[in-house]
Amino acid sequence: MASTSSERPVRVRLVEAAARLLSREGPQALTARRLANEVGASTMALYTHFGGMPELVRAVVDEGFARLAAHMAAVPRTADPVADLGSLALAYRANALANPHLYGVMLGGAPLGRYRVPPAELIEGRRNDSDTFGVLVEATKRAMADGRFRSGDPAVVSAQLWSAIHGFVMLELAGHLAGEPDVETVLTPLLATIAAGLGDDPEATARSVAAVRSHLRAEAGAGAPREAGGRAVAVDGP
Amino acid sequence: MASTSSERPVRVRLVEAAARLLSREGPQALTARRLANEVGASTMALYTHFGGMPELVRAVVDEGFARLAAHMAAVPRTADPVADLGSLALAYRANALANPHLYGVMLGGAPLGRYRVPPAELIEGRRNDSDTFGVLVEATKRAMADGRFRSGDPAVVSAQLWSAIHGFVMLELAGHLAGEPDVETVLTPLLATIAAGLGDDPEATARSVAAVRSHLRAEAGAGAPREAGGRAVAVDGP
DNA sequence: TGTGCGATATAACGCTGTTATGGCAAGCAC
DNA sequence: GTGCTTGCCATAACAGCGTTATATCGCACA
Repeated sequence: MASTSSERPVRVRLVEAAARLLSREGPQALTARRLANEVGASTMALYTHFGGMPELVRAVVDEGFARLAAHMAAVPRTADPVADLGSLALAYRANALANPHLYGVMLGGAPLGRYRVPPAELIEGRRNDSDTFGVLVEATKRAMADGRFRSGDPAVVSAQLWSAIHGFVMLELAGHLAGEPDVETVLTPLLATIAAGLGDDPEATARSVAAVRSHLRAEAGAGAPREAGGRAVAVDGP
Repeated sequence: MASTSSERPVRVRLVEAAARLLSREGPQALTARRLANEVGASTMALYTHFGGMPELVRAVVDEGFARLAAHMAAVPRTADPVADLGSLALAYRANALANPHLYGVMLGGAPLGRYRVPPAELIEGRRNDSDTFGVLVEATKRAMADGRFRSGDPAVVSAQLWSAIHGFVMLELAGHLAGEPDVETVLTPLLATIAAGLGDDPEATARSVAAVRSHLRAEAGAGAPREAGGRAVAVDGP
């Protein structure tokens, strides 16, 4: 009661507690009674402020999309659009690894409790803010304008890139790549393969991928990757 | 009791009912009481035969992997290994679309109820039978032996291909590609891009992709895709 | 003809999301 | 200041969930 008391409104404290529980203990910890205890209130608070568990999950997912978009928008744009695409892929992965449960609900189509976010709302949430997908499209456009990629529909090419990145991250999260290799043996070669297939000069691709790899190693060396560069998507609170 | 009575043992009837419920009504329909009603028994049957809900889910997942492997092993091997890889991708997708909930549990890392299959068991299940991933590796080896793909570690290249296919399917299932294009505008171009990036001659790639597309259209024209060619992964019963 | 043992039905426990009820405190009309 | 309305919250309840303890049934075997 008093331990968690602060001036922040109950509504945002509920969302924060939900994100924290989801991040630290997984979906099964996200119960109405647990949530109420966490913010020092009764379960009724959940229903007066949100209407029910589904709406609270929706709020957490929206928060997750906003943070993912912010994290990807924070990736610097260099003179090398192909390297930028690689950096975006790594940012995408870092977010997923920082909060796998939320990622599963946002982009993996996973239900949370007995509630599953409808696809239409997922897409709408994804298009808000600076739009995760839009950043990919923009970098793809630059790669085409620079003559790195063959001309084509940037949205279609971005969808291909997104499929590849997303698939790698999902397999990695599900553990299907364990024992077998990791980012440097699957993801970056995959990006190189796709870049080459899209028309990029092999030597230019090699330079871009090397740049991405050096960024990755620099971040990994600087500390825990999920902490470096801005908190990722986890809503862990201070 | 009499309506579902047959000589089949209760154990397999429980697994079948679970797969049917999961396929037709989704995860929230998969409850112990519902399952018991479905086979005309009490909930105790579940515990005497399986020990609990998690073990039953495990049995359904094993069944799903077996059917997926059988479905992919049924893809014919032609003289064109790149086209074969495309056909495998389409078979993979057809299975996922035929039973999206089961696919999410098997390969999407989605929890079922309050139970989530441990990654280690997923991988073990995947390696059984003819091993879904092994079929991919085998086709990749042939593509390398035929000079279509540059030489390299087939397992690593297969992991890249799997990531791409899996990512497309997950995004498609989650609805993130809706409005935007479909198999023919994202998946087959993605496979063509990767083949080209792996060293395949562009014209050879075009021929292989055209062959895959014609197969796809032939199947789509022959009837519902999920019915053509052997029941897919759904355990729908007669 | 017992006899033992596995499978099952019944009922309960603690948990879940949800809601009906009642009280409490703040804001506003007069 | 008094009375009323309105919104927020605590309490307690309800149906449903997975699970389990107990008792009963039925069948194989000595």
